[in-house]
Amino acid sequence: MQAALRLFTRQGYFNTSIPDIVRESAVSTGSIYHRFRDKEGIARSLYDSLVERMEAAFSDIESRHRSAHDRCHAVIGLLFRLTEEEPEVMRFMLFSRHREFIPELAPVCSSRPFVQMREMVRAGMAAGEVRTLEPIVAAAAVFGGALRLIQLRLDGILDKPLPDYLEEIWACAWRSVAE
Amino acid sequence: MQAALRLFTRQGYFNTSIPDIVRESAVSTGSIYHRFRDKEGIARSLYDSLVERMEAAFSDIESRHRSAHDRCHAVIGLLFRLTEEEPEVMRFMLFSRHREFIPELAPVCSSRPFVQMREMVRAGMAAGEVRTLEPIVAAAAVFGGALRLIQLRLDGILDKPLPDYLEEIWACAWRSVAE
DNA sequence: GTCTATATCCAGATAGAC
DNA sequence: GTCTATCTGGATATAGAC
Repeated sequence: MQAALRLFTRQGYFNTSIPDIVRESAVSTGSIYHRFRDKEGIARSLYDSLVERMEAAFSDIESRHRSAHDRCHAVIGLLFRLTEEEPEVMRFMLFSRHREFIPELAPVCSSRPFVQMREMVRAGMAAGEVRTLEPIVAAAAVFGGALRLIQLRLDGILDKPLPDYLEEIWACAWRSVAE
Repeated sequence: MQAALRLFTRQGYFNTSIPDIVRESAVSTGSIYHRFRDKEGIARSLYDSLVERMEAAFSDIESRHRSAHDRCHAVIGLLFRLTEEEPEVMRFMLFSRHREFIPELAPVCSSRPFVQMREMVRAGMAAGEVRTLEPIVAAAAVFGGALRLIQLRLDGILDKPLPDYLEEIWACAWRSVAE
């Protein structure tokens, strides 16, 4: 799976053949097909395990912070650090067109972790921390800039590591919705 | 090219075969290969023509508005309208992994239209309209939320047309960077 | 320039020994 | 469970008539 993640994010799912994965992982075709039903199954396993990991990380943040302000800040900080430490994970989660190779999947944006992010903002609105706005708009305003920076970083447009930009983008994000 | 755009954005480039395009366009294999060197050539033509179109539209906006405030607002309005009127165009431009099928391409984020968007913000900073920030961060703050909404809309998460959200997301975007 | 018919290749997937 | 050897389908791309 590690090898598959590397190849899928470096070259794309469709440019990666089973023989490629065999080479990169030093595991045989037969073993791969024994463990996973098919090529799509490898991608599905990866997706599921990474979504689960994100979910857990966000739940942890929810339990450690109470305010929307602190929670959203922590989420962005986490995403920024993760992008630096495990860019493949981030690339696969945020910027792969999963539905092109896992047809039965719902859009990523409706996966649990994204719902959790929107829910943090909505709770902040209910608590009077965040201005009254269409909730989805408020969430886009809070996280949109940070997600954009992540994409720019993964595309090689930013040369400094993301955490260097954290406080500046966070100040923008919060100003945009703060009461 | 129209047929290819439809298929590429509906099913993805790699899930679209030449026979698919033959069916959808009612043009023969031979003619397709006569006009385009290969399958990748179809995608390249599409990409080039759409980038050119965006460039022209943004240049027009630059000539019709002077302030960063008005220019950026107009850009987002245009992108929102375009997403409703020609979702395939938007999907192809913003959310295809072009580099997976056109290897020699630079990342979209460094294409002319994106540079124009960042330049509008930078100019606003020089003019004192926009707070002093890392320019790339300011651009991400201005456009990040809107781009996020476009993605949500294309993924079917938003049920109202984007222009309905324009003024609200714009207010957020501008608050985040306004002097 | 457009078409049909066809060649070639290599991917995904399987069989079956160990 | 892991491996090697192999099958099969279908995709890209070409040939060559009209």
